[in-house]
Amino acid sequence: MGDMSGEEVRWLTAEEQVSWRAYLRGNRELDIALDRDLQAAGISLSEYELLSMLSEAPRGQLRMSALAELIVQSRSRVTHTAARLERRGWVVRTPAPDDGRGVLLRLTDRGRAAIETFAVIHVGSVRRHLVDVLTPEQFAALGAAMQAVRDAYAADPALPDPAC
Amino acid sequence: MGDMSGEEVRWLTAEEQVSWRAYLRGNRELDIALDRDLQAAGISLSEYELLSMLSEAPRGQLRMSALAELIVQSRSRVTHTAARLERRGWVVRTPAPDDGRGVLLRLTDRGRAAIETFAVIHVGSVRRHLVDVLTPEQFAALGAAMQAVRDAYAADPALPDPAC
DNA sequence: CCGCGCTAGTTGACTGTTCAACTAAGGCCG
DNA sequence: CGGCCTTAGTTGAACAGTCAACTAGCGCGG
Repeated sequence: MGDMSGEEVRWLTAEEQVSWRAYLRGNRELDIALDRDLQAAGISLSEYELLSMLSEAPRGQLRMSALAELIVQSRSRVTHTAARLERRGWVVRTPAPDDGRGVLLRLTDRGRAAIETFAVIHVGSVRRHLVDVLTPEQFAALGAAMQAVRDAYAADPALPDPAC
Repeated sequence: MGDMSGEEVRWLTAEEQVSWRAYLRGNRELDIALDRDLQAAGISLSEYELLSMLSEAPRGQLRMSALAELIVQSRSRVTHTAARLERRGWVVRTPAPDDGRGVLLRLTDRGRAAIETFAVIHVGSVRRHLVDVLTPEQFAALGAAMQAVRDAYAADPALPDPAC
């Protein structure tokens, strides 16, 4: 005990390797599948996520920074994505009434209509590629595990905010 | 039964929503954390994955297309990534002996040395952000679920190969 | 009430990824 | 063995994402 050369590296065990690889690759494949399905309808997954958060928000509107935190993207990225969605007429920028620095992003009627179409496609995609290929118990376990990852991430002193 | 208007949309239940959101966000946060740790050492996660596959391959070498399939990236992306790694002197391209079209990517000695350093950082990162925040049972369940996703993806008629 | 630091958001340059077009070699079928 | 479809890999342009620098408004301490 008390290795003078510093900390030992704790490599993954064989079973851990298998789980880790499955996660890494499965993850990537799932992203590809979900994105492909939405892409065919004319929107990317990250654009969809942004619209989707707006559609659930009180008046179909959210502050840029709230949006960034919700979809785990940098503020800069949200600005660029919002600009793209604005060009498509799905979203409008308005100054925040209470804070002169703030910007509210609001879903337009066309945006609302668009996301309702996309949502149908997306939910089918999520079922086909994820929910329906697992047992309800497996899916719940997956959710619980990822929630634990989130909790640990949130507790991490190093950049809890992606817009660091 | 037999709805004339077509298929019903099977929306996610409340619990399914919770699991799905946890997956989506946790996933993103984990990617950010893992990438940040490697980035600080001077390499991106996807470059690391490429080198890592080479380091495990028989003579430290693999065909471009085999590599693409292993790390679930398009052939084009692997070409670009390999070019970047070649510029850094970590990898060399050689024509495949058996197939005039093929290219073997081989890890150089410097590449081998580099990845050994990165691997130590990466395994620590994976433990800190994922493995060690879960119980062994949770982690195994996560792996099993993602393997099921992979199996379903592989069985899917639509583009099993990302390089479609 | 002024200065200073902090937060909100944007910008533009740079880097990485995707996409479609292309070259070239394998392999099959007549 | 000659055409033709398929596979391997590359290329460059277009696009998305990151990063660091910047503007502007908030809010606190003196």
